[in-house]
Amino acid sequence: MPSEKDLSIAIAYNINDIARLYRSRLDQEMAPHGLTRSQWWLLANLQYNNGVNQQALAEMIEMGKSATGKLIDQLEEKQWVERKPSKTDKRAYEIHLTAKTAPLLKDFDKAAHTVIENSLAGLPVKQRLQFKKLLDSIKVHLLSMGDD
Amino acid sequence: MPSEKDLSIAIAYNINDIARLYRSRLDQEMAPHGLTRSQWWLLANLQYNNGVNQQALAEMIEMGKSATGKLIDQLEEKQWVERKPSKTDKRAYEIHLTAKTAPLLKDFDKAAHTVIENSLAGLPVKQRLQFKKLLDSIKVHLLSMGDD
DNA sequence: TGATTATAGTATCACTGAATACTATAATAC
DNA sequence: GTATTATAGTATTCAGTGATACTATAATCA
Repeated sequence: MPSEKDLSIAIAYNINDIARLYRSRLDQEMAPHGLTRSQWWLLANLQYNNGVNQQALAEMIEMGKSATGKLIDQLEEKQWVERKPSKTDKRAYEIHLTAKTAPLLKDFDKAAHTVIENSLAGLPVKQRLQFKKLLDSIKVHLLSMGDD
Repeated sequence: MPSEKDLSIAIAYNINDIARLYRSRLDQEMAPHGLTRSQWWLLANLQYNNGVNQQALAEMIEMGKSATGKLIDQLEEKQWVERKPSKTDKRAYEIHLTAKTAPLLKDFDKAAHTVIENSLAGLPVKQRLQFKKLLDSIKVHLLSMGDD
């Protein structure tokens, strides 16, 4: 970490570090399941959007189509997801979680909650709401600066 | 983005998004210079620690030694950095920025400042300090949860 | 309807970065 | 001082990802 010149720069460095540490802690928690980060990230996102097609899933997890397709190949091989042909579009597949995946996702949710809750360590709800509002605003500003 | 169950989870997602957006906006700003993200990140870090060896640099930018070595190969080819044999350790090189790199780093600093400042959009200093304190605390908690 | 353009997914290629093993040098222990 | 262990950097191999081109199907438009 560079010696920080400036308050706002320090804030951005911190946000970057925190995001990295969240990922790294979740990696550690999920390691026993033998999942890579991309794999658990796909499953965690699919959890809230079960049945979407590969394209939509690729956008959610911010990966290219072909990388997403290969990720799904791997997950399907381990029977964590299933491709079902779309009934309305012969080109497309719906990606579904399998029953086998439920305990794994339960663990993921638990681990995520633990890591995040520990990181916020007793911060009162009122301040969490304030914090969330500030983060929302930062995100909106960043989104308005570009197209992706 | 999954539909968020929980305030703390939403906060973590937001932090992750913001970090990604910072990277992405800086990518856009630096694109005209023909630098990859790894390259500008190495240079930006080296700026504050000019002359460190490859090992130390690798830790700073959180990459493996060999990947860092290759990155330095590329940057040396373009004459943005220079390897100088260490006078005290025949195994090691000191990595130095070249004079040619100064304008590029000036641009980087300017771009980073612009992106970050826009994202904070007129947030008063008092609240910035509060915000920074909260981020520091989150980071400390996360660091205390593991070893990396 | 037929022709054109857009979209879902796959195949192929090149590049990045991690892991490992290796060489040379340094630091430590005896 | 010699033997052992640790460290700096490189070479090699491999998995993951993006870019591109391709096929099949869908949507749009004349």
